[in-house]
Amino acid sequence: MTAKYQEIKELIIEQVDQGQFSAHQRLPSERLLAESFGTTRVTLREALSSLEAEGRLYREVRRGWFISPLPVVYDPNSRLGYEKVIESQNRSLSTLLIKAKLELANTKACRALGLKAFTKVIAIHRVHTIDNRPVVYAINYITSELFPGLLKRDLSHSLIDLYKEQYNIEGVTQNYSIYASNIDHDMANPLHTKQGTQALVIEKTNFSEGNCAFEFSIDYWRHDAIRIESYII
Amino acid sequence: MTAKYQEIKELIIEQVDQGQFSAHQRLPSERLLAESFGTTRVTLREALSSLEAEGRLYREVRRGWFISPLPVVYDPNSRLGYEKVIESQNRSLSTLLIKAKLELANTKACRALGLKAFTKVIAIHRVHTIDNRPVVYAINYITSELFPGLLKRDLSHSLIDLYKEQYNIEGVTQNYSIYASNIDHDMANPLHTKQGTQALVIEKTNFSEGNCAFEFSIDYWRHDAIRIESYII
DNA sequence: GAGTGGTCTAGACCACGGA
DNA sequence: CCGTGGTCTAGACCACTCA
Repeated sequence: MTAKYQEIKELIIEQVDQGQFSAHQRLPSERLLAESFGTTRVTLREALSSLEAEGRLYREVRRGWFISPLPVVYDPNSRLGYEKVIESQNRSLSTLLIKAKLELANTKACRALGLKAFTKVIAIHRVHTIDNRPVVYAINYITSELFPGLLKRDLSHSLIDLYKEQYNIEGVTQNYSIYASNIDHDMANPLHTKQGTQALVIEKTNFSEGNCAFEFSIDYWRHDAIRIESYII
Repeated sequence: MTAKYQEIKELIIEQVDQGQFSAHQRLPSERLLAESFGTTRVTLREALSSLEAEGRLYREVRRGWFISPLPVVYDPNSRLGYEKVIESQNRSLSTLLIKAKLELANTKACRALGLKAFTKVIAIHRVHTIDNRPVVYAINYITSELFPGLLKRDLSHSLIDLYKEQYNIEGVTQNYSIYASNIDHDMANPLHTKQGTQALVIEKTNFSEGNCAFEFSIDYWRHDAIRIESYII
């Protein structure tokens, strides 16, 4: 723990814990911080990156470093969509549609949905923003036959509600997979981050009654924004 | 994607995918790589760190950079211990006992186990090594009254088996929590890594029949070594 | 003891954000 | 337009690993 960047980390943590900074607040510029810690930007950034990896700080690309708020708690075993989960934790949510179109299912989607190669599926790309910070890049692959006209509907709200209310289809079981990965080029901009930022990925397959897979989703979360918790009964 | 370190990443990925390197194999030294890519160590390390964050490479502290093997797949909803899960995936496992003693339960353990403050619990720290690579630092907190003499037993094998065979106690339900964090000072050495390395943390509470919490565990996984998958029926 | 990775310095230029 | 973060250079010293 004698490394300089470790000492800087502790100093920053101390200041945050003392309440000098509050969630979502921007830190002083790198040059200022480096000077005040008596070091160079390279070493300062080593400390900041490490705090980012710990989920204590996050960065908005080219905008600066910010204090991470508490993560949203999510239970993959629950049948609730993010909308209800996030609202129940008194956080604000807005959803931005990136793109939605019919396309050839990729390997993963084919396998999850039990489709033959070259089958077309509805692909919806969206970004969810919590408390004014974009934190999830969500991709939904949906079997097209069951959902005629889906692409013409308002896709900026809960898809689960849409399936249920407009198509009378409700997920009754699901599989999921969780792993650590990172943000790729296409997702970086809408998440205000840069390629390579740590992400927690949640993949889910939704089955309707009759054990028919109708939706496969991949959600890329900024890793400090979510915590998985499940209470099995 | 014009950044130099991004190009280097792609070159390395290419070589790995072409089979130039196999799992657990060590890359050439940083100085050699930097020279062969026509750059400095700083930029080269930027590329390597990014590949580490993606789970494609891992490092052994002061020993070098290695190719990540496929992750172990783990289902937190299953009642199996790591031992059986890992063996079923044809990976070798060995367990090293770091320390085991009776100690005051910390806040987390108290809450999970429903204990009053200042209650003593059995705390067991172990490191699990998969295919000769240490990848999990596991801490188990166990209520002491139910397990007399536990500290004198062989703690280098499955605790679940021990509970069942020696104390006739079997977990029937559990809660769990999963989040991204990183490796702290004390865990760094036994994991052959350095403080700050990304980790995926799995916390679990085990309940016996009668809904009595008897074990709380926190497992710090090197993030590239595990993938959570669950199939709910 | 040679070579390694871990850390650090003191600069530099660029593209983008925000006023 | 100025200041920012993103990237990069060309060195350096140290503690450790391994032959």
